[in-house]
Amino acid sequence: MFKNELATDKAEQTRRAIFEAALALFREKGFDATTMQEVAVRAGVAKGAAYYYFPGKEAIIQAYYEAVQRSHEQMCGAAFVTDKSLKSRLKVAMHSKFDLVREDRKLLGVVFRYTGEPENPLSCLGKGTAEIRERSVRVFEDAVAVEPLPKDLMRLLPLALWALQMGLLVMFLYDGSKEQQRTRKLADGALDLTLKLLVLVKLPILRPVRSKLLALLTEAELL
Amino acid sequence: MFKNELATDKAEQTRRAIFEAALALFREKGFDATTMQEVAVRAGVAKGAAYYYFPGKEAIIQAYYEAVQRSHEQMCGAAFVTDKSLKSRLKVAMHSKFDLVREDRKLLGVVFRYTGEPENPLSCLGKGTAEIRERSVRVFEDAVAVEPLPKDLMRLLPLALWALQMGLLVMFLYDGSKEQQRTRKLADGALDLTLKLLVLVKLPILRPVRSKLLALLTEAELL
DNA sequence: CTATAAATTTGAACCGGTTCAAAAAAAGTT
DNA sequence: AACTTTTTTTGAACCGGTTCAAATTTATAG
Repeated sequence: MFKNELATDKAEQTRRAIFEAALALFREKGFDATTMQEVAVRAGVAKGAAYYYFPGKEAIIQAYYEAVQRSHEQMCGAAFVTDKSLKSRLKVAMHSKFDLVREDRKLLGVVFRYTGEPENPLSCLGKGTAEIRERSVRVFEDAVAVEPLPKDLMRLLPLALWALQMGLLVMFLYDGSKEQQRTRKLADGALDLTLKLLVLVKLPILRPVRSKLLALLTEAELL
Repeated sequence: MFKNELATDKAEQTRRAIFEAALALFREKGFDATTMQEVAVRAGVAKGAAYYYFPGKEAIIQAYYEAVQRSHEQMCGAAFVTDKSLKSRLKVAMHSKFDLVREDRKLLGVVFRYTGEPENPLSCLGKGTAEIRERSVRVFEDAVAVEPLPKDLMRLLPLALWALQMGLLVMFLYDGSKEQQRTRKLADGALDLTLKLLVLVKLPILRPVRSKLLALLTEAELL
């Protein structure tokens, strides 16, 4: 993804200039309405230069999302040091991501553009994004780590929470309510419900359902 | 979406030629690798002609998906006449859609391309696709109609099943197992589990969870 | 059968993402 | 410093989706 290796100061500066120019323009006019020409001009480089640093226009969005993820990890990491309540940690994990992308709903949708195309390196579910996806899941692993749980649930829960977050992020993009209150409330409600289920799931009546579910997901290689 | 109105025989024939040429090429070489030029040539028309019938390249995929949906409705409609078992009806609804798109996994992914972009008329969650989405949900409404259920569940269940189908369709695209057995089994398992939950959900212990969930989704305007 | 209007078809031109060979700049070598 | 190699930058050219004004065909009216 990155041209991380062997980047001199100057090169890194150019990369930054292109990245920031692109981001600013994407925010102003939207992704599709922004041309690479404009990006280059604002960054003060030639049109082709951007392609030395990014494999394509969408790759800039990918880089943006990686930056968001990095911030998310830092925010959650910091919060988790002091906050030891499971519920509160989960809410921090969800809402801090919303906070980070709040102003960028126009951009963020592009992250999902190749969801249905497994071969595309930018597919948010594909091989090309495996690393960042693992990091996203890890945030929830860390969040849940305060709670003693059976091993199978320890594995299922973070993944389920990550999936919930992905779904809520899509809803966030569509949410026309003021400051996306609708999605925020749904997130809170979904987390409360999850915690309730976490208690219920220990009940004997639900024993077969639980083990069935786990077997199912394991067989489907989703776990 | 369609140029349904005022299509003469000949025009309809041209439209068909373009549609079929495009589909064949998409299947052979994939969506992105197929150029509109090639489509036009195979259809025996000028490049620009396609744009008289379809607003753009992706719109052809949209038309394809509408055809799939039409077939799906017919297949399910026919099956539901005789089949009155809820479980069996749900499996028909799921698997028949898989059957319909089995050979078209390369194309189908494009349907999801604008999932994250609410304004895009091709977004599979947006305004522009509301009608076809309603029809997709209606299939599950019909499937479930044999089961006497409280009104709130009658509303929730078909939507949940539609969402499940969307999720499974994405998985279907990624599924490298032979004939997508993995996804097929997960679908069966998920449906079995759903039916189990449908029984459990009447239990008093789950009363608060159930009403909480319904309230939540209603408030989020998802129901 | 004209004449007129509407629908269909064409192909050239536009636009913007992407490629690439060559130039320029920077780093490394002797 | 002079030369070589590598990194960075450039800009022209390519490619393919899309637009559109003009041409052609078809339908409708008189």
